[in-house]
Amino acid sequence: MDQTVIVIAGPTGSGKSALALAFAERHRGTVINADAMQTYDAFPILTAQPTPAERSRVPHALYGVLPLSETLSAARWRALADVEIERCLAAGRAPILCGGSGLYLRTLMQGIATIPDTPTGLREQANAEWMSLGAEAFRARLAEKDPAIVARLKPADRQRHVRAWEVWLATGRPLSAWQAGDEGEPSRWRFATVLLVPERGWLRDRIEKRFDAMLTGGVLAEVRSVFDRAPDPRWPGLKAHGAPELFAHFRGELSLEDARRIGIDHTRQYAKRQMTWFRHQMTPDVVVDPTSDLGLEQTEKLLTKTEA
RNA sequence: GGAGGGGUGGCCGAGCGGUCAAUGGCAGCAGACUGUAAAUCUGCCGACUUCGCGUCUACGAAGGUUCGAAUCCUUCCCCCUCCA
Repeated sequence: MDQTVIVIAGPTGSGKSALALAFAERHRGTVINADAMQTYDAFPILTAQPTPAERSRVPHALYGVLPLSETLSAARWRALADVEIERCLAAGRAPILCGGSGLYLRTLMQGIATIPDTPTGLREQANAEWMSLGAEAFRARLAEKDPAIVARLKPADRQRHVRAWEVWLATGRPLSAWQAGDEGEPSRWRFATVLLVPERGWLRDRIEKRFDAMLTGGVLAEVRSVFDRAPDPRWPGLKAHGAPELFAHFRGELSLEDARRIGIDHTRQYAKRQMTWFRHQMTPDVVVDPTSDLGLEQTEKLLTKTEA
């Protein structure tokens, strides 16, 4: 039985979903989401999740399955993805991972240090302390417990300092100690990775057009309904590009044109960060330039090569 | 016509005689990345450059004061508010 998992990665708007869908149709596949924001349920349009029409063509998994109030993580996603891949293979379908969250993909393929879950509320507390103590004092306090991690972190990196402190509090063991020598469990599956690397100008144009299409396709109502529920601003799922800007617009702080402009800019900046990640942190089996072609042929060639 | 306020690097916006090529933010470029990752963070960001605390051009325009001005004075050109 073949257990190769196809992975389609690339920056937002590069055409991952289209490739995954086309490939899945031809190979009896299931598309499994590998994008953090797309696994939340609040913004199907804003996060460019596959449409109902697309989902009806081929099975899709892990899209919009998590309530906005929850917090996803690399390890948690890996567990979810493992289950889906398993289920997919058991059903005789080809698992096709599709997404742009590089850390998640790497965690699935190569593993991550095994660290116990931390109680909810700890992070919130640590964040509050970072604010009240100030970066300097917070960092000094962490240095007493975990000097190794402090030496690695940039002084202003709130998020990583908070995580390190949270782990120390929850486990009584330094994060650096948990990480040392533990790369985690490598995956039991074999992966065939396809990386979409589009030309900048082309991508920029697509991102802008996609945002405009969302605007006329109902995002305003979608985001507004979430806005009206006054969600906790700390929920990670609220960070979906466009949501903070549109929220600001609903509050009367930004014109719609400005919200659009800024949302597009942020999406483009994110695409750049993704490209940097993939370029330096991942070695794909095949690189596809989606500017000229969907990449279907190269992906199929890759699969036959992997199976041989 | 009269009274004020203002014109600063791609944009916004500090500076108000020297330590200013000029705080800061945005945008841009490059980069980092082991559990919030559509996150978080770092560097560069006038031109030239052997990339050096080097040279040049710069704070609406033109003059002037001064050892020295983005910062003071004069005139001019724009913009905004208010009174007519």
